[in-house]
Amino acid sequence: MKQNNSKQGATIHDVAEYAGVSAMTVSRVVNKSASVSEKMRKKIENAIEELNYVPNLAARAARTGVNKIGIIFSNPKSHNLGDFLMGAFTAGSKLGCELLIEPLPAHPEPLDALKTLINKGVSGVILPPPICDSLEAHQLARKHSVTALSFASGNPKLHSPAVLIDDFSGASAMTHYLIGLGHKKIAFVKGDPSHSPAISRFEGFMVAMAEAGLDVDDDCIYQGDFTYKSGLEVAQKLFAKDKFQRPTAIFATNDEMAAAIIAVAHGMDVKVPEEISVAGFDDTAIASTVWPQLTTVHQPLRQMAEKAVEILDASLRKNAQEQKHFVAPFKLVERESTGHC
Amino acid sequence: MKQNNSKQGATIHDVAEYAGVSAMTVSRVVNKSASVSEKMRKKIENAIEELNYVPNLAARAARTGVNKIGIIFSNPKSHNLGDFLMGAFTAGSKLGCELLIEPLPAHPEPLDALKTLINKGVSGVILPPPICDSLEAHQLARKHSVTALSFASGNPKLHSPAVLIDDFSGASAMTHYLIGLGHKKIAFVKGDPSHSPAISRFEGFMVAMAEAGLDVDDDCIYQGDFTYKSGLEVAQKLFAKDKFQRPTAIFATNDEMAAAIIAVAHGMDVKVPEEISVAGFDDTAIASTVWPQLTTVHQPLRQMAEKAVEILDASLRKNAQEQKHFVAPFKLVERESTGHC
DNA sequence: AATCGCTATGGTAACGATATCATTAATTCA
DNA sequence: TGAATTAATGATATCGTTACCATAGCGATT
Repeated sequence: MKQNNSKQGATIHDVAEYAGVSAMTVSRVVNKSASVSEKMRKKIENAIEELNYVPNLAARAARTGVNKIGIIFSNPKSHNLGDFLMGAFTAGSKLGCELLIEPLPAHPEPLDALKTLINKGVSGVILPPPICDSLEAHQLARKHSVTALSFASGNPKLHSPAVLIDDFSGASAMTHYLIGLGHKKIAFVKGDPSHSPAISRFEGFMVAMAEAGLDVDDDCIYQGDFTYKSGLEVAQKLFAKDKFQRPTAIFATNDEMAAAIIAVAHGMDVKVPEEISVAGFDDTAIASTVWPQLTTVHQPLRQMAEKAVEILDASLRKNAQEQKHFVAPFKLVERESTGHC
Repeated sequence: MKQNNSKQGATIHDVAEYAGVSAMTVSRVVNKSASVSEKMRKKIENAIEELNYVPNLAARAARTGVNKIGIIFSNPKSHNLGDFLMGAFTAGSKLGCELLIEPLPAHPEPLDALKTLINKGVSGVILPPPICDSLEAHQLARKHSVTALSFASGNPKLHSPAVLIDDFSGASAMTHYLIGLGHKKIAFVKGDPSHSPAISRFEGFMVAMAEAGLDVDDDCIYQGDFTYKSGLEVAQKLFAKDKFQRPTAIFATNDEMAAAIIAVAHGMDVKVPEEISVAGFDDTAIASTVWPQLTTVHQPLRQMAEKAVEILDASLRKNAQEQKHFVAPFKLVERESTGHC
């Protein structure tokens, strides 16, 4: 089977000829844009298959114009930006839409990033936390007829599209996993309270503990803010405690804080996971960088970004019947930072 | 000044009319593709400016076909993939070329990644270390008339395009910086010897030390392999030494190893930077994640990736006179992990 | 039976750019 | 001087799609 080289393969006309119809009808089948009889559709779909036809996106774009989709991202130094961009651009080039990227920190006001994108003429935007939870952002978008998609929000708006994981269940699964390893006294490091997923993750933890009939002491709940440094501070407090009073496991709301905890443990000669198990959340690059590598909840950022672009593109082409909410499956990734009690 | 909305702004015909010439002449000016008189050129450039004309890439692509550029990247978990992709895609969408990404680890044989890309019909590829130093890779590319660009290689081929920083000078600058802080006994952590930049960085260090008339003890040179874990092992050996025998600064060939050293120091209650200064190289996300944040040599990955795509695109459009080697400026970034002796 | 309103299809033009060939003017060569 | 070459420009066709309008067929309504 030959790959399609830079030389274009079959065109819509080839398909039309092969199926004995006009190019327009093929176009209608490809774009599901108008009524085509069942018989024709089958014949054409067969021809497409047979000739291995792939629409030429450049030509389509020349005729219909390109969908511009804006992406706001909060942290250019983020450890998972790579994954996210891979997904977004994969979908973008598959669908032939233009992606505009706007870093949040480049703007004095968070909403300015959105305004910039709107001025550049986007017809859809992807909003990550925390801006995805801002009512003003959604209002602003709507005012300019820009479709806003909440990405990885903890409480997505029902009326607008969203791509996310079930943070609650992810945290709950991790908690049950730790309990399954025999841990009873489990500490939790909360994340930045302005990030909605942080809240859901905390709730997942609390509910899972309750389900298992385990108490959660107040002094086992630490407040972090998602940064490595805050993880460092939590760890120092934690390990200052007497060895026998310490929790045997700690679950942090993200990987950076978990990594910091491991770093401190390492230095204080507290063995991970022998003396304390450490779990994170997100499965960013740092989770497999540190040693021992982090047990964490994998968020399939690549697929999520792909899906987000697909949903926006579809809704902009007003195949409006498309599913608007997509909940990606999380996955518990067991590495070396957790073990039996 | 109105931004160009999704509605296309001026077209080549508008420019032509405004300048009183034919569209073809405008096209020639835009593409520098054939001789145009100086007078015309000025008039047209003025019109372009005036009407704020931007070529419609989709339309161009429809006529001329798209340049496919392949990107091989070695580590999908890399902390700087995000920056790299941002740059590559920025340039890609500016120039209207299609980017195909191929992760190296997905293939049993390193060359398979290249073969896959060639089969997909790319006309240019970006090769990072270590594959950029493989003669076979370059031969394979050439055999299929694919232009191969060495990205961030330590010793780029003269006859083929390359984008890189001056690793030698970067390491040398950092070494001088440490010396300037009063350090005399400086340790060095080498990187994976199969990565050519690692070699250049080591040489930069050695030469700078020699220039300053400082000795480098054999036991101050450690062998790492770019991983966090190898940094951990080096640090353990290092800090096992008596406090007064220890070096007062350590310079690691990349940020991950430097971050590991800080982590160990933190745990062993060795204050960074008071008792030991730690420096890294690359300025990846991890450098500003850890605490104290790493002093490091910034490699402008985003611009480098942009430039790489631009060079390939230009050479594929056979404006072959273009500059083929681009040495990006590094920058010494002073953060909190280094201080006076 | 004439009219209407669908559905299913095709014909044609156009999207905005460039390849190619044709044309004119300017220059060089024998 | 006349022919040949080169440089500068324009006219036209075309890339692969889709928008738009036209048309044919057919059942339902009056």
